[in-house]
Parts: sequence; C-alpha cells; structure tokens
Amino acid sequence: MEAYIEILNNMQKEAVLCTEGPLLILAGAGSGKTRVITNRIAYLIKEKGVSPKSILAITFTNKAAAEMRERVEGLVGMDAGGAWISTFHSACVRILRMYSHLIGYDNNFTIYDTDDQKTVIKNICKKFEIDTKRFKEKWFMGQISSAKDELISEGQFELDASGDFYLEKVARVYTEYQKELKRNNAFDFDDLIVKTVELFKQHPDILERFQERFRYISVDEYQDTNTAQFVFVSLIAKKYQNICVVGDDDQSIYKFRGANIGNILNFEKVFPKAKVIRLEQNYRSTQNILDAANNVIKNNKNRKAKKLWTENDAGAMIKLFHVENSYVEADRVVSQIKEFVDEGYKLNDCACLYRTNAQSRALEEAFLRANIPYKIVGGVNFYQRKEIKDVLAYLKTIDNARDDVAVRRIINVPKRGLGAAAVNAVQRVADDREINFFAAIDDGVNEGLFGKPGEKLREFRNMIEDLKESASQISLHELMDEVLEKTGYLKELEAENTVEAQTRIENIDELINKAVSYEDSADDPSLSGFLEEVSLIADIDSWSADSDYVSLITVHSAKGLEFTNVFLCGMEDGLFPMNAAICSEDETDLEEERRLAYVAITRAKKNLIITASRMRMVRGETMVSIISRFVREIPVDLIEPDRENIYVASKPSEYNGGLPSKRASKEEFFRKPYASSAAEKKFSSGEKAALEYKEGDRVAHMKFGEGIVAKIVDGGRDYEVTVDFDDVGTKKMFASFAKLKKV
DNA sequence: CTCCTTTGTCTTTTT
DNA sequence: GACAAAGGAG
Repeated sequence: MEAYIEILNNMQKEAVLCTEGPLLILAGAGSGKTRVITNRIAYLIKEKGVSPKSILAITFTNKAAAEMRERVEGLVGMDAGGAWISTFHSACVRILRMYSHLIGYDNNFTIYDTDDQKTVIKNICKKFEIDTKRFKEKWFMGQISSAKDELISEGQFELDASGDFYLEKVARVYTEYQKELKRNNAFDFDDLIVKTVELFKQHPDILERFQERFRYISVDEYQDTNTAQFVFVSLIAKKYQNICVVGDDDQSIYKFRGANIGNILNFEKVFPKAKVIRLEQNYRSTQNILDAANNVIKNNKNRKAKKLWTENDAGAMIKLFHVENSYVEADRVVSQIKEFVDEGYKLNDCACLYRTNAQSRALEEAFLRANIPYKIVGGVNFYQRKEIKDVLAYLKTIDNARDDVAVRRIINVPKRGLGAAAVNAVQRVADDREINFFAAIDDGVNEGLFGKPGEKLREFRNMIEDLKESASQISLHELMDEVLEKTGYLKELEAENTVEAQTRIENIDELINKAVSYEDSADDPSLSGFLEEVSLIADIDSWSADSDYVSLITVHSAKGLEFTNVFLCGMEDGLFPMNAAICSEDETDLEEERRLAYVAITRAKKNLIITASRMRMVRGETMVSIISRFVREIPVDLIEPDRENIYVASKPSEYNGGLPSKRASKEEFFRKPYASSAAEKKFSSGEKAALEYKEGDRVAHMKFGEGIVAKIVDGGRDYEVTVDFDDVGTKKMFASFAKLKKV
C-alpha cells in the first residue's frame, strides 16, 4: 500500500478508502481531518483513476483551499488544475459566471460586500422614508441575510410577514433590495449561494451538467455550513451520492451567520445510506492541553458525546497570567515570548489569540516596543480600506457601468464639484426612466438635462468612456496606472504629503502588485476576473512562511490552524464569553462561546498561556472583570501558579473570583511597570510625549529598519521626524505614528 | 459645494 | 477611544 495511506491510523484509513457513497466523518480537533480529506482526494485520483475534473472539494476559507490544493498536488505529483478546490462562494461564482444570464443577470456581474449592501439599504430607506435611527441598516441586513441563509426568497418572506408590522417593513426593503441588486447587476455574498441554487432549480439541465461533472464531492468544516450551502452541495451530490463531509459539532462557531449544526444530523436523513466514521485520536496537543479542552467543552449540553484522546505526553502545565491591566498583559506576553525564543522556539511557533479585534492594539504596541516582528492576521480587511475601495470602484465602473454603487462612490472622488445636488439630479433621471445611474448621466448629458453641473458630468462621462476604451487595449496593471493618473487620484494623495497619504499610496501599489501577480497566474486574465478574485478574498497577506513573526489573530480566524505556543488573551467574563452571550436568554449563545473557547485551546500543540486582566478599557471606559468562567472550568491541577502575581492563588476557592481582595487604588491601577505609549497618550492630555531620541541618534523603525535621525521639527501637536534609513533612504514621518525606537 | 466641528455609534466573529 | 455620519459656517 502507498506510504501516504500506510501512515494513517485505522479509522483514518477507513475514511480514505471509503470512496463510494455518502460519508460523514466526525473529526475531533487535531485528529488529522485535513490529512484525511487530502489523502482521500489523492487516493481517488491515483488509485481509483478518477479524473481531477470530477472532484469538487469545498473548504471554508481561501487560505484553506490553497493549502489543500498544494497538499493534494504534492501527493498526486501533478497539477490538480481540473479539480475545483475552493470555497462555497468561489465555486458558486464560477458557476454563475457561466450561467447567470439564465436567471436574468449579466455574466459579468459584480459582487457587493457589506459596505456596498449598506449603501444600497440606506438609499432604500431614504426612498421609503424609513427612519434609520429607529431601524438600522444593519438590522435590515441581518434580517435579509438570515432569510437568505434559509433560502427564503423575498416573495416567500412577504407572504410569511403579512400581519407583522416589523416583518412587513423588512419584506418591503428585502424586495426592493433584490430589485436594486438586479438592476445593478450585482450579487451580495449570500446571493452567490442562493442564486446558484435558484439556477439549479430552474434549469435541471444545468444542474445535471454539474452532477455529471462532479462525481466526487467533499466538504470541510461541515459544521459551519448553512442551509443554503447544504442544499447547494446536496443538489449536486444527489445523482451519484459520492459526498464526503467532515465536521466537528464542538467546533461550530458560526451560528451567528446562519451555520446550522442541524446539517450534521440532517445529513443522515438526506443521505440515508450514509456511513459515519469518527476520528477521536488527537495528534496535535499535549495531554494537559487536551484535558483542559475536554473539561471546558463537556459543560455544553447540546453536543454529540465523544471522547478525544491522545498518546502524547502530559507536557507542560498551562500558564495563567492574571494581571492588572491590558498593558501589563501585553508586556507579560512579550516577555514570555522572549523566554520561548531563548529556549529555541521561533516566533512562528507563537500566536496570540483573542476574542475581538480591538484587543490586538495593546499587543501590537508591546511588540513594537520590544521590536518583535508580528503580523496581524485578518483584522481590518485590506480590501475595505478607502483607497482600495475607491480604485476598485473605478475598475468596477469601467468593467460594469451598471454597478450604481461603484459609480456613485467615485463620481466625486477626487473632488470634481459633483456633490449631492448633482447626484440627486442624475438619480431623478435614472428613476424616471428606470435606467441605471451611469446610463442616466449619459442620457442627461446628451440631452442637456443637467444645467450647471452638466459640463462636469460630461467630463466625468468622457473620462470613464476613455478608460473603457483603454481597458480593451492595455493590460490590467497598465489600466490601473492610467486610472490613477487620469482621475488625478494619485496626484491628490501625493499633494497631501502626510504619512497617512503615503501609506495609502503604498496600499494602492500593493493592489497593483496583486494585479500583476493575478495577470501572471490566471489562465485568462480579465478585469472581471480580477475584481472577482479580489472581492472574495478575506485578507491579502498570504501566509508567507519564509519570515519569522508572531501571529496575532482572532479565535475565529484561527480555526483550522495550529501553533506550538498559544497565548489566549483577555480571558475575562464579559469579554470571553462576551456580555451579550452571558445575558442572552438563549443558552445556546453561551454554548457557542464555549465552543469558541474549545477551538482556541485546541489550537495549541505544546504550550498554552492564558491571560486575563482585572481592568481593561472598553469603548473608552474602564471595565472591571473577573477571570473567564471557561478558565474556571479547567481543573486547577492543570494550571501552574503564577509566581509573578500574588493575586492568583492555587486554591480553587481563591482562584474563583479573581477580583483583587482589596479595591485597587487609582495609583495602583495606573502604576506603570513598563513604559506604555498608549498609557502615556491618555495621561498627557493632549500634550505630546517627549521623544526618547534626538537628532543624530540611531533609531529603529518597525518596517524601514534602522537609520539615523536627520531632523526633528516641532509640528505643534506632534514632532515631525526625518530619518535617513540604511536600506530605504530618507523618510519624513510623525513621531507618534512612526514609533521609532532608539538603538 | 467644501471644509470643519460636533454628534453618535460601535465591538463579536467572515465569505 | 476611534471613526463615520450629520450639521453648520464659509
């Protein structure tokens, strides 16, 4: 037997060899499920002679998809190009690109992200005179999205809503929203799945084409699929029934966006002949870490009972740092990482996990101060930044002028004297004639309907038409250069001459790089193709393994990853679990948080360090909290007493509350054992902090490396520092942003 | 029409 | 505390 099968345990082997018929694999954390899926695909191709073209493998994130493709190709020893290894969303996009004309869209549709959705909803509310203070756009978006997750169409929603004041309102907005999207030739994220299902249902011949093509289907992270996604795969799998789903109900953490744990139970109903295989041996973590995880998750009532076990050693005790504030927390993380490095670990072995993105800040500052390379994984999406969205809006306008949201976004960016008045005039024409926004500009300009802003609108229209002309002749990145040039966007940024503007230009350069690499890698590069790739990708940083850095990451994004040393930060009641879950009447909300904690703990291979802070700034207010109930569910004998902190006792009774025995005085709380720029910012009340370096000093910058301070100018609110860097030349920057460190 | 100030909202989590 | 949206002055 082949080596890649030989190394598997019996259950894993069974799963890999079971290629025909429906298969449900219940795989605990760290039980090698990714290996099973990839080896199974390799086995299909190599031993069973299945063509890669017949394979559809669905993963949850683009990163996971790329990784799976790489691993499969490594095993198969060939290009698995014919196989579709992708997320639900990108698989559906590919299908819709071929056939969406059959359901009334153009095949070059655009994809709306949450911001675009919000813009559309906002306009609808204005039109319907809905007070967005009482009914938030977000609320409508949530309602519509949940409906789509359950495949409830706007028509169905209207029927169900009748009689209910609130639901009727939602129904009206939902219906109008879908109309608007169609008019704009756009899909939102949920639509990608919903409309593909619609396509399959309306056109059985198309469905059959895909049933014939994808005879072998697998779905990773099955516990996180929603109803629409489940229907999508089961439609394709219906004919040949070769569908393998892998999931773990304990790791279901996306209920909030419609994930339906019921899909695990439903699987055996929809596919009655399904075989069920359990993978319960954990290869990842030490016994202690696994014990901790098991003791936490066992408090959930709604779960399939299972016993995850390991042959690994007990390993190190779990460390618990209970500190006074988030700055100390971050500094203790940093010093522990330094210890790990001294012991021979690499920075890549270490990751800081947290519940909310906001927590990354304090950590980030501590890493900067300590000069330790780090990388925020996920976080504020690259593609959500203003400058990126602006450039993309131009490209979208050029690609598909039916996209009103894009056109309206850039009509006055950079400023060209086309404000609200002009936009309203155009919109009136568009509404009257029931045409899209750009067409209304065109008509109005030709017929001279606009009066004063008419000339400016004409210029705008001509510019877009020129760019369209160019788009058909030059390459993508050349087009982007031309857009930046002709629109004056770049010039405006350059004129600003600030550090922020500089970063924006760098971000745009990054986008152009991305375009170049897209052009190099895509079979048939096109503007639409690029826009599509970009709209479905969560973060630009594709995990470069070559450099050494600490990962800062939310627990949600850490799912599916593993690290030797894991710091689980901010384990306090109110933060993790969040207050909303603690107060919720629905007890499954707290269970979801607990599953999240379980996911976090099981990311760790060797060392788990849990940190909690007594006080923390949340929304500009100081919150006082006790140690997370999830930490208290871990048996005390697995936790090493923290010698640096007198408050944490090893006796369970004392360790329970976690509050300081006496009320900490103000001085005590704000005592700063380590320098903290954030703390300084707060207490200097507007006064800029003194610099630790002077002209002629040698300083280090996080990104630019080391250099010599050439000049310091007191710019009022901040110092303007000019530095001659060894590698990147002279840069001018503001002291508070640059965070320079004397060396 | 644009710039500046003030006000209000937000913090779950992602495709 | 940070940022976007709304409102007011020029």
